[in-house]
Amino acid sequence: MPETKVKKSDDFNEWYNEIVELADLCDKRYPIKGMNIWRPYGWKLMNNVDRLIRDEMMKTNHQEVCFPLLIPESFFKKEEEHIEGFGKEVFWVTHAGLNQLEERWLLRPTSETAMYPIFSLWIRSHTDLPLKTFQIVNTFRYETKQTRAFIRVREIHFFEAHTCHVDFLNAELQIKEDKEIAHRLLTKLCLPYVFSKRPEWDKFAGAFYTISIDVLMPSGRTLQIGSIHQYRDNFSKPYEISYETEKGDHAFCHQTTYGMSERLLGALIGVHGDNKGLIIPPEVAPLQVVIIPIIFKGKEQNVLQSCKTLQEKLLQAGIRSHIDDREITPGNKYYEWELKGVPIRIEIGPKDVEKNELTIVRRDIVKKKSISLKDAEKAIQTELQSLENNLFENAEILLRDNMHCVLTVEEAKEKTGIIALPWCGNKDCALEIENVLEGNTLGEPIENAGCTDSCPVCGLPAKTWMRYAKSY
RNA sequence: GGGCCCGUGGGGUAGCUUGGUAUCCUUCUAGCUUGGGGUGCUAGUGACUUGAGUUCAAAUCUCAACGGGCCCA
Repeated sequence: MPETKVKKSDDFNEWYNEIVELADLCDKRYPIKGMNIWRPYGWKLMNNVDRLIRDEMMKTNHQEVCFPLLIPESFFKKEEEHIEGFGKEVFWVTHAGLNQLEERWLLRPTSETAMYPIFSLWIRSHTDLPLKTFQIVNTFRYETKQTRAFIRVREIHFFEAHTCHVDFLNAELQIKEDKEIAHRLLTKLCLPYVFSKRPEWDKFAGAFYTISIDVLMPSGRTLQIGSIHQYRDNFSKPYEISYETEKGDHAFCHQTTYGMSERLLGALIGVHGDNKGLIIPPEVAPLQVVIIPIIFKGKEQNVLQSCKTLQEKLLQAGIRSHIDDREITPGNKYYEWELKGVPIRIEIGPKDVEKNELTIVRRDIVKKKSISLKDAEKAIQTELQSLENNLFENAEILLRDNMHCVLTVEEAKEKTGIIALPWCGNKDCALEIENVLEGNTLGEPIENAGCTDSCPVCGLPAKTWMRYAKSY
């Protein structure tokens, strides 16, 4: 059975590079580093992920907005840590038409500095709060390192939620809601994940604290697919986002943000794919079912009619399907749709028509099965569901088998994936372990973080666990 | 941030050492054939990343830019 040239288990990175282009997700030939073209199939997939995100935002009373791409330098400069964090990776607009601009503009690397001066105008009173907004836009970061489709890019397809609250506690409640959103979303994408609270020196520029959402890729590296930030009043002070309280005095807002990107696709591809191509979770699959007519000369009409009948039934059941009636041999079509990760393939040939049956093949397991045409949509629903369960279970095994809690550096060196070690809270000790393990700190667990053991570097009592991993 | 390798039709490649005619596979187009896992045949389209230099002559040698990949911090 033909497969990708590079095997997923042999060289994950090469396999990934091969698959993203072969499966028509993107075209990497655009001549600017880190700026790839979304091809129709990939863009549909991304849109389906965005749709899930939008649904979650609607359910939780966030309002969609869309701020301008360009930010005046003076807006950007108001929060110092933030500039320091992003300063080296912004694209600048210095000219317009034939003139040099009096004030430079920058392409948003993220939208805090575009939004917050305006939030300051929008928010006057405690009755304006909470303000819960989000947008899905492109952001720009001048990456100097190696770029990789969907994983490290310069033009980022970015979801960002920005919220403002009356106080710290209300902002904390937002973060609780954000975690629930992540859970629901990532379950639909069949992606098990871990939340980690980033160490002080590694949090988002300007944040009070940062929670990262990481997925483990089969290469053993983690991929950060989202982050949730508690800003406290770190931004509301420089941007003067204040409100009048019930008592009539003035207070600064407490803010949070929540960000995710096309890295979600990177995770989907990497975690679920195999040597035949992608396997896309049904919730976001551009096509959930592909119907392949098996055409013999003289018997086309019956077969095609049967395909159309089925498609009509699927449409009514809310299942996205497509009849592939191109004049090429069926085998070609099988390979192509397997590469593209369509969850279910239906074959309808003269034999099936005769028996009022159809042949069904699931993408994640190889077997062909006959089912009766009569209640096909129910059987297909069931198969979609078990494929989804199967994807999630496999991904969960991958994560579980590669998460380790150990007490000494020696034990840690033996392990791959995400490794937790006791931590005393001292930065130097964590950096020492980063060095030895050739990985990075992910952060501490956000639940059950207590640790009664001692720091493997300095020997002092540990305050918490610290997770380390090689990451993308 | 530092080091190394690479750039030839849409994709994958040969040619580069020793400068002169660009190879093969695949894809694509047209036609016939075939059709339940890449059908076969015939014909055809299509390439040396860009710029500068060396030279009678550059895919080939030199330098740079852009792009791609790998390794170390």
